Amino acid sequence: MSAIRVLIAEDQAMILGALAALLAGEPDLAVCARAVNGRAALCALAAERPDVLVTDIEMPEMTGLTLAAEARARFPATQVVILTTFARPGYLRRALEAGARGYLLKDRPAAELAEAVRRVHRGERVIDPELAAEAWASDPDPLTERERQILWRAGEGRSSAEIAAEVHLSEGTVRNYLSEAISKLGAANRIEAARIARQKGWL
Amino acid sequence: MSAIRVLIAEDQAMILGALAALLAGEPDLAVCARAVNGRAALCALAAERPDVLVTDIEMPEMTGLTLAAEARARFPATQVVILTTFARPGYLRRALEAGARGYLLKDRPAAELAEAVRRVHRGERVIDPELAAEAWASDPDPLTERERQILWRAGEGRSSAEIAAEVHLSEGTVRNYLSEAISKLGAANRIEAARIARQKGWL
DNA sequence: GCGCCGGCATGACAAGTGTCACGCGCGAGT
DNA sequence: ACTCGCGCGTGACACTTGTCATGCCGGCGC
Repeated sequence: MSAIRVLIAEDQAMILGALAALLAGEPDLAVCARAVNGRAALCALAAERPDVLVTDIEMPEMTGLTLAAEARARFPATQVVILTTFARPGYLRRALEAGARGYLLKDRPAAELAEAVRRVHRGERVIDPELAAEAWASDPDPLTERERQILWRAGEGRSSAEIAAEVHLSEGTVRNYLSEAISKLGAANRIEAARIARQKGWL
Repeated sequence: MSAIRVLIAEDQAMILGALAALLAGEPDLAVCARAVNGRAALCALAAERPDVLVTDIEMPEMTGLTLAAEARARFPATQVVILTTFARPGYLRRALEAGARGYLLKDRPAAELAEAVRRVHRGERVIDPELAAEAWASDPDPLTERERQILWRAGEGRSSAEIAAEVHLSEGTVRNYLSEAISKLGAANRIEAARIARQKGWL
């Protein structure tokens, strides 16, 4: 029985090295290549044809999501696991549409990475359970386009009057939209509302 | 010759595990404990008295910078290495003021971490060279400790009254500090002030 | 001792913010 | 034609925020 061959793509070199060291500790896994951006990862995919690709999302040159789609199209034998900081349902959805078989968060225990690689290689899907629940349960974005537009500006520190001028509304209306957004998000003020919306990926 | 004992603090569990695996590959280093936030790290410091503390900056409970200061004050035998994503001169300055002996970026090669630990343990300083150059050119942090403390909370969306209760000051005083911070940063309000300070690495 | 400065506080005022009730016009559904 | 919802606006009110002048007190230099 030969080891599962893994390619890791991650833009922070030290994290890349650390993840490689982590997987190197598993006897049934072998890190056959590393890449610090999406383009390098594609080259490595072509050269090595690994069993599993583990990739970050936010990388220069090419994001992990487009990399996943490319990998799916050109090297269907390679299964893709997304490994990211961001628990955003929007990212998960796009990852699955791109053909990724796994979606794992960087704040999960280290042991889950190796396990996810094994399970994906067996043909299973591995989705972070909390995120999966959240993705289906959470009502997708209670904000209207106007509210988003205005709340975003408020989060940057602009005053109601400035926002009103920017979006061509009256100041009172801007305050109404903000009030509405604040109550929808259960916040105490515009700042907290912006924080919550950002965190949920609605801004 | 016994191994250098290292404590790692990092809020993303998988990265924490990966870094530990990375250092575990070095025969002269031993990871004696791990912590996923500043408070846990302090406990581990007291219990283990490691030779070197490697810590992230942005963590829940207590940031790596305050952790570094605490470590310096209470466990001076432990040398501190900051390991972070952020190449912000303000962070570097505060890290050094807090008594850190090393400041390393996560996008440096993985091998530098072990090397930095060794050098810091020998009493040397290890500062990311690019960042060190930039740090001298940039303007210094204008904020006092109080202003930072209060502005940070304001940036989270808390009201003056809430902040006053948290830091045991009167509400008027909190407003005075915020006003001072706003004018120092050339901002129009607390939100913009927090944004500017964050971007410069002063929060 | 004295003056001086920094941290903290108070009070007052103007401006900005959050909420609510209400009104207008417009397109869609019946 | 009538109502309904929706996007937008107004005005009023209470509250929060930003600013400033002023003052207290403890530590420091001299």
